Amino acid sequence: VPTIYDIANAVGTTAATVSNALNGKGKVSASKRARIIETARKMGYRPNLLARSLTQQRSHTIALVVPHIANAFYAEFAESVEITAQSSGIRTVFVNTNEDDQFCKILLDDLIARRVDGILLLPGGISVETVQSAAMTGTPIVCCLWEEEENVVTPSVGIDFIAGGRLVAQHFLELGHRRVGVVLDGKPDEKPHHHLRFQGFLEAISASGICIDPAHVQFGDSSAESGKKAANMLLQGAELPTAIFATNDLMALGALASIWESGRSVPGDISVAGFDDISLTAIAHPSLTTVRIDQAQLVEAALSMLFQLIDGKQVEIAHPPLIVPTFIPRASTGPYSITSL
Amino acid sequence: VPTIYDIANAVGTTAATVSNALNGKGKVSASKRARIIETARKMGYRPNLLARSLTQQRSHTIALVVPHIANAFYAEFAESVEITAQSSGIRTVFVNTNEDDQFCKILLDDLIARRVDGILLLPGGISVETVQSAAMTGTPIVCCLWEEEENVVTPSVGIDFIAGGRLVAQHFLELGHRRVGVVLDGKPDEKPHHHLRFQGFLEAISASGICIDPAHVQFGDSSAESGKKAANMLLQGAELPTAIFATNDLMALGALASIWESGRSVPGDISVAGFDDISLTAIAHPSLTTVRIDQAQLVEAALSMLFQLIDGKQVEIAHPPLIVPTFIPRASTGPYSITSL
DNA sequence: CTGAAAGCGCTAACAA
DNA sequence: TTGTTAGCGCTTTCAG
Repeated sequence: VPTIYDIANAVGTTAATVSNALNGKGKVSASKRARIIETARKMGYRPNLLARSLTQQRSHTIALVVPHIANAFYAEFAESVEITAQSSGIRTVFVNTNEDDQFCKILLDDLIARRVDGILLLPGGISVETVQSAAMTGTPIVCCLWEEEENVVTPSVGIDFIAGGRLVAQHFLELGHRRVGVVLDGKPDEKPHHHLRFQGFLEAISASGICIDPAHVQFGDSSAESGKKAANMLLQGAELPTAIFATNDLMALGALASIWESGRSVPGDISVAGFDDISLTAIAHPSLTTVRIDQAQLVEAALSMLFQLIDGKQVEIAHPPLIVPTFIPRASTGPYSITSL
Repeated sequence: VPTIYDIANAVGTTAATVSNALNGKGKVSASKRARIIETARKMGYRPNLLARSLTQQRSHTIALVVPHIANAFYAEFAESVEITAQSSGIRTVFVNTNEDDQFCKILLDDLIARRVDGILLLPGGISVETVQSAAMTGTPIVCCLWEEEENVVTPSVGIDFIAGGRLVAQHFLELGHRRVGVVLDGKPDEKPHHHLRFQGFLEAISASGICIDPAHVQFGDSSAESGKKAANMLLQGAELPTAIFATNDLMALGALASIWESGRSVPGDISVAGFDDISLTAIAHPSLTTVRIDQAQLVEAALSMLFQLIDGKQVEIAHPPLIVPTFIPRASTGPYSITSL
């Protein structure tokens, strides 16, 4: 692989001039520049970004860390980040933690060692210590969509999950449902991952004097499959819920499948609502009522925050901006009907 | 950010020794090593991988290039690559081309400029020239799952798509279907992206003397949404197909939704089969008959080929290994019944 | 306008 | 065992 020195030799000049010519910096006579560019092309020259980044102390690359790229929500988020960053001339690399805190630590260390300019960190099995130790290196980190308030160790941006949960509850209540079930990302006896969505939902439901049967809260891991399993559990009992809130769309899709397979209908027998508004809702039958997270707006906010940090500006940590989600009523929810089992 | 020089100063030694101590190379007295490691920790030392990669001429990183990370198939593939590579001590970064050849070219140049050790390239809107110009730099590139035979410019590994398509056709024929439809990734009047799957299917169907009504071939772009639209078209005509082959699972899921919405049932009225066996088939109702691509095996083969190239070994280009897909009959296909519309 | 020189942080011989 | 030296490929002053 030829270097600028090789080009310099070929043209009969020096590396500095080649560098200037190739980057359009400094003053290089038009004729010399032309010759340099031409021979660079002819020799198949490829700049070495490692070297450039080393001197410039800037890699023009950010990393997006997600727990599970196979989850449609994160994948869509990733595409959105890629596109937005690209338009600012920044490259994006995606890495996947598999929800493994150990691995995430290694990954973050690695990204920092590679001197990415900044990191966008989505939650999922990452401990606060891991984030903290990464943040201490001075590499700009923005946490996005964290649902645990301990996230305040770095600048962050999120959405108002509580409001989102509340919107679903209000919708259910307006439709006359009184026996509601939840498919929740989390584990029994632990703080659920989606605890804010749940909290908002629960508060609004409770406020109207309704209790949720503990058996009507089943747990999943945000995957469609887990949602289906959880919904299966929900359909076991004697008194079935007449409306189910799944804390993300993927689980809601699983719940739909489960309900259809049990021979019941949606929303005739049971209403279902999700959260996120991923594009896969396109294949839901019936179309899925959900809470929409405005990805574009979110990504925009997160990246502009990250870029600010990269530019050395301070960003307020204490009160992260919260984007307000919007409720999207569709066909999977309907009024409580007496025929519901 | 401290460097090994800072550590060397603090400990009262030299950079080389610090490097040796930190990397467990060379001979460093136990006591000195301990002191070095300790102060490195205390000073919050982070190695600079840019510098290391620059000297070593090796970044220990490979890149996976996919057209559309939001497509579940690619996302699952990506996770699989990440895990497999990780177990060999190799970092993986994902990048997304958005099926844009121009952008892909930029991306490949960038990865090469960053001196990734190798590139795994999945097809999708990438021109042969782009691949070729990237391959000429000498950066090891393995193409995986290309369905266009012009791909022979680099070593590659794929699956036997033709056999896969044939399996679906045979299944349909055994079930007695004679009016079959296809939801195909591609555009009218162009060679379809999934043309091998289609070819295998078509050959087997034709061999039994059956013709496919041109109106019974509709096009999509591999997304669930497009599958739904295409299926909608298929349901317009007077004579409906009694079985539909969607050339990937996502489109098959879309087709399912479309059929249910039209008030018909699967497989009672219409059978549906997909291709890939992505995990989202878990939410299909009924469970989706499909052709399984053994991701683990495929990724294994692709990576071992890539690693070989990285180690400087030659790899045969002419006859890429073809992994044989397996047919997975499930509940979305059933015998032709007279009641079918 | 052009070139010489220094340096980014680290590693890899080779001497001491 | 330790230190010296010389790069890796590129950018960036700063003289000429």
